[in-house]
Order: sequence, then C-alpha cells, then structure tokens
Amino acid sequence: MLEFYSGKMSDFQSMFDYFNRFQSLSPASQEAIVNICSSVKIPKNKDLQSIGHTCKTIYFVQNGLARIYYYKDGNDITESFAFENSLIARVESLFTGKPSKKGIQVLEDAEFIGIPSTSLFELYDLHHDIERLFRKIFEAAYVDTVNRIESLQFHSAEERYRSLLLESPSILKRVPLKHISSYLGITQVSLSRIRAQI
Amino acid sequence: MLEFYSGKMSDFQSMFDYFNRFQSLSPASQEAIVNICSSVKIPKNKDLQSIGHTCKTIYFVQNGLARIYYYKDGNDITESFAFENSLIARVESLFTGKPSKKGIQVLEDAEFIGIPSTSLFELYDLHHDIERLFRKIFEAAYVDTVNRIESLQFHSAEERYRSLLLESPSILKRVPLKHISSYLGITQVSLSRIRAQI
DNA sequence: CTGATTTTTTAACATTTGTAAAAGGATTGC
DNA sequence: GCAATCCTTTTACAAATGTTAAAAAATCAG
Repeated sequence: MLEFYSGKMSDFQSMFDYFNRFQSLSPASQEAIVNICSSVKIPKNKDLQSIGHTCKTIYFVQNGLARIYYYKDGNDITESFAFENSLIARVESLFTGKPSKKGIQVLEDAEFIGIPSTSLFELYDLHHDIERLFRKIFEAAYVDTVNRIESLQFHSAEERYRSLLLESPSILKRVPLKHISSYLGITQVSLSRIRAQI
Repeated sequence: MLEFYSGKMSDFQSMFDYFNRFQSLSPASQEAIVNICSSVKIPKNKDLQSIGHTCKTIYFVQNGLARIYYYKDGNDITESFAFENSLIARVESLFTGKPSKKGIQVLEDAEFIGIPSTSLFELYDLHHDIERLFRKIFEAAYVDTVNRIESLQFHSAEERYRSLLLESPSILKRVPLKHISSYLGITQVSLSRIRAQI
C-alpha cells in the first residue's frame, strides 16, 4: 500500500507542489485526493472535454498545453490557455452544474491529472484543508479574471498583445496566432497588423 | 442579550437572507458574524473606500448603490456596480493583501454592513459553514466575471449596452451615463451615438 | 520529397470607435 | 431664482479594428 501510494504520489508530485503553494495538506488529505484522481493522456488537437457536456472534472496540466474555446457566430474563440503546472476547468459549468458551451482542446500532446468534481466536493466535508485549498485556488483565479477584465476594458489591442508576451514569453512558439488573436479579443488580421508594426 | 442580538439580526436580516441563498448558517455562526459586523451610512458621491488603501472590509449593500472605480490615464473608469442586496469588495486587494488602486464610490445615499475581512477569515477556522458560505459566494462572483470577459471579448458595444439594460433595467435612472460607458469599455461619446441609433 | 492543407500576412475598403470642441440640458448650491 | 457646475449630445475628423479576398509561408501526410 505504501509503495502503491508512494508511486502515485511521485506521479502527482508536481500537482501537490502546486497545491502547497496555496495550502498545506495533511497526509490523509493528500491520500484522499490521490485516491480520486486519474491520469489522462491526450494527443495534440484532440478535445479533452467537448462542447455541450457539463464540467465534472478539474484537470491539472502535468505537461503540454490546452485551451478553453467556444464558438461565437461560427468563429472559434479562445477563452483561456493553460500551460503545464496549472489547473484548467470550465468554471461557469463546474459551479453552476449547467452544460458548458465551451470545450477544452489540447494544443500539444499533454498529460493531465483529472480530479472528479463530485468526489472532490464530497472530500470537502471530510477534509477541511481540501476545501480551503480549493477555496484559495479559485480566489486566486478570480483575481486573475478581474485583472483580465481591466485589460480588456481599457487597454488597446497592442497593449494587450505586449502584456501577453511579457506574461507568457513562450506562447508565440507554442500557440497558433489565430488562437492568440481571439484570446485578445481581436481578429487574426488585426493581430497580424499589430505584429507588422512592431 | 437575546434582545440585543435579535435587534441586530433584524437589521441584518436582508444580509442573512442573501447568505442563505448560498449556504445555511448555524445560529452560532450567524451570531459570530453579527458580532464582527458594523453598519455604515455614506452619502451620495462620497467614497466608502478610497484609492490606495488595502481592502480590509467586505460590504453588503443594504440600500443605495455604489461602484468600484479607478483611473486609467487620468480617466475615471467604472469596474463594476453594486446594487442593494449584493456584496461589494475590491477582491484583487482583498485576496492578495496588496493596496488597491481602486476605490468604492457611493452613487446614491447608501447603507452598508461592513464585514472586516481579518475577523471574517479568523471565523473560517471556528465555523466551517462560514468559510463554505464565502467560498460559494466568491465562486459565484468568479463565474459572473468569467461571463463578463466573454461579453467584453466578443460582443459589440451595442450588444453590451443592450445586455446591461436587460440585466439592470433600472440602471439608466440611477447611474450617470458616463459611468455606464466606461463600465462597457467605451467612451461617453460612443455610448451617446449608440443610444441615438436605438 | 511533394502535393495538400493550414496558418499567416497583405491589401483594399467598410465600419466602429476615439478625440476634441462646442452647445444644450439638467442639477446643484447659494 | 440664478449662476455655476456637471452631464449629455452633437459634430467633424482621426485612428483603430473588422471584413473579404488573395497571396505567401509554414506545416502536415502519404
């Protein structure tokens, strides 16, 4: 049993390192999380979660890269990216229980740890530190989102592009520009013009 | 003591009604919250919280109306509005502990219930249901913010204006258009043009 | 390697939004 | 009530971004 879990724990070490930055967990809580998690490998360009289904799993990106996307008037819009060592979930579905009109697509061959939300929320009753951990994680995500509103509300497209490059210098090498442009709230053509100016 | 708290409870009834929509609270937890809260009355146009200070209080709006604002290149930008029976706080400061570059201004004579965040966070250790309540409140606020990003990312200014009127039909009577325009991410002039077309 | 496909850029033109200034309305304080 | 101030609209012009189409560049599959 020890070996079994120590094996799993080493698979999941990067996730627990990430968790520990928010909230330390008791060994029992860590074990409880390990017991509900599973690994998922998805190749490039495949969907990890498809549009129309209700979000029932939170994923930790072990390596690779994914995006949340949806269609607006037939156009493919990227809502957000998730690089390795971060969480990804369609929260507007996760927290409302309604089907999501968004999907998660893998942009580089990727490995995820899937955390089933129903099981996780049950653990909240048994392990206070797990509820606290995810409270803090989503508070931080909330703050990021508020800051992004500010960016979309009153920064020019060029300012937003420059900021993105500062935040994620590797993004140009890893993500097609068409996804970057919709993430910034502009067209591909417009982004191409901005890049030509710089 | 009973009378004292029942008096306070009736003052705070609207807030607990609001809380109960997210999570029911034990009597002990309700009393604990009442004990840290205080009432604040602020007249129109005054600041409830000023720019530059760290957010240490979450407010419940009992009546009246307020907005979170900041300056970008000397222009006054409205980040959000809070009507009666809702919470308002500068979360990017509340959750990071950093000074906020945003302020809270009262747009109609208003009464607030102030919940000091340090005391509240201490209650999280004593009353699990209080932590759970605020977890759920901020999860819901997070979902609203994600939806607002979608609106800013790919709805036209006219679409955003029409949506706002649907969500808050009374807003035109209660909020100057200059604040509505910056909330929508456009100039006053642009909003005026959109209104002229309709 | 090569043809097919996808991605990115460029061009021309249309539309939206911003900027600055002025005028008209509404509100406020004395 | 009146002057002062603030809010909203209008106008004219400038700048940014969208739309469509086509060409160029990069990537992919066999």
